[in-house]
Amino acid sequence: MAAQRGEGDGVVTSPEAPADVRERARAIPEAAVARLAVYLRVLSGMVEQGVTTISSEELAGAAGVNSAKLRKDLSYIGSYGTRGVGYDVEVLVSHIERILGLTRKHSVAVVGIGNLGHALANYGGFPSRGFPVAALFDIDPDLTGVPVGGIPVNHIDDITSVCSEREVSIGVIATPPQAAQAVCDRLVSAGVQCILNFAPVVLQVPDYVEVRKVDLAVEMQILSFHVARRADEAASDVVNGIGVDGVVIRP
Amino acid sequence: MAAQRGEGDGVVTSPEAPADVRERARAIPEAAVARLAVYLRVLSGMVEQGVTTISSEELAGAAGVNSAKLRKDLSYIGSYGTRGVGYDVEVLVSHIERILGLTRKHSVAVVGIGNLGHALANYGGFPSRGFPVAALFDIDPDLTGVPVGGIPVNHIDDITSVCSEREVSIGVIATPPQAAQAVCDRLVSAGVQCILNFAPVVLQVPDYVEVRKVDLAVEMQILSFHVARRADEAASDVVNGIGVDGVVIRP
DNA sequence: TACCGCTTGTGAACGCATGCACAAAGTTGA
DNA sequence: TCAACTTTGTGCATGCGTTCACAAGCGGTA
Repeated sequence: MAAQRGEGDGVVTSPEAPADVRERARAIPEAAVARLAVYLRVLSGMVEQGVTTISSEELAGAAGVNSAKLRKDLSYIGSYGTRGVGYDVEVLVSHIERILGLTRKHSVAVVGIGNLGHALANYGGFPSRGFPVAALFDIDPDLTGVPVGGIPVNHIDDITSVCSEREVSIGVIATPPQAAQAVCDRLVSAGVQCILNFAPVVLQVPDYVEVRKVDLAVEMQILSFHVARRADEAASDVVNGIGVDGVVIRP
Repeated sequence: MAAQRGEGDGVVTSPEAPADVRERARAIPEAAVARLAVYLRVLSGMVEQGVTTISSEELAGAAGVNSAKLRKDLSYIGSYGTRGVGYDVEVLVSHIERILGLTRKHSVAVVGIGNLGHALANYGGFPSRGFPVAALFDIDPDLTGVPVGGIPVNHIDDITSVCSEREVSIGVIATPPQAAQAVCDRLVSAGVQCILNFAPVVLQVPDYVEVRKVDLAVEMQILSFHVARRADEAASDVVNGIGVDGVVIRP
């Protein structure tokens, strides 16, 4: 069993190193993959605005990163820029889409049709970006057959058959924490290899399954930490003779 | 203007280094802070189960991390373990809560009462963990006054007065992307210094504001990348004489 | 064609986070 | 009291990611 990949982890590089497609893909750091997705969104906006060419400086600004980092990220997927000019927006879009595997549709199953599950099922951002919601599951028999966001809810017991039949490649867990591990196990045995987990639980999965987690409580607590740190700073700054607005009180 | 802190970024260390509380707090890597929140949740579960003492090995297992990393993370907040025994669960809980600033309540305002906003307003996990939802905002006048999750929705134009009056310390943006930057600007001018952004936009904020982003599209695309990588691997493995299940076909 | 200015792509250095391995320290049992 | 065992806390090495800085390359211009 392997714990899921958390934030900031790098891609695990294999010991052997054959120079082929696999290595090209493996060589991209996880952090860079996340940023590529951001670049892609910015670039899509550019296309709509009719922009045909963009420099690393501009794109970096719009994506909120350093331009050197941007260029390095793009270099992981090959050299598609023109020196002295910049990048062709459409070319870049198609290359990033290819690398991120967006040339293929990835069917999504949402498990747990509570508040969050409802929101996810109705979320228009998924289908429009190549992630059609293909199935919904809940343990409540009263929900079975009820359409949510246009898709009828299935009972969780049918997860294996429905998932393999509809070729679900990504499972989204939006259940209460107690149920999450069991749901995860079922998804895995249904052949789902990628899981997005909203439940505040550390899922145990086999090595070959990729888990990403979105943990609202953790996010809030990180922000809370920064609030506290800021309060500490302000307090010690005042003690040290610096006012709360950064003005030195006793120089 | 500073771009928001993305995943995996470290804490920015200040040039000067006075040995006081501030440095203690600053010295904790961002990644460690995120893990502390996870440890805290696991420990809370332990408390409910009546566990009084836990070793780094056990806690690390439950949190899905390496035990050395766990001990290092805990060492950032001080040495509260007993060699040969482990950690006192309750002591650890209270110390982590103190470091994360959870001894104080942090009022939350949710802006954008669509599907996601509804889900967030009704999400029980917030209040129970010290993050009471103190205000809801939307631009739709028809929603104004309508209670969602027990709290009446305010019009977005009242954001400044309501936020300062109710001492909101964390703003949650759950609006469509087009509105996000404007909402963010209003939150900032209302004095909110921590923002959790669900809109798929890179927010521009002053340096002193802390932004965390939760981007479902990016998460999905990262998973998509792994699906694609896996497909590539399988393909090249078959070419290289390794079957899809890892069995060597032509040794 | 030759030059000039601009932008990419990348080698190299730096810094942070991770994981190992062990000394220090505390507990248990005789 | 002492020895054996357990577990923490941490110095150190390793590896990854970020950033700098600059050579290479391309388009425009005379």
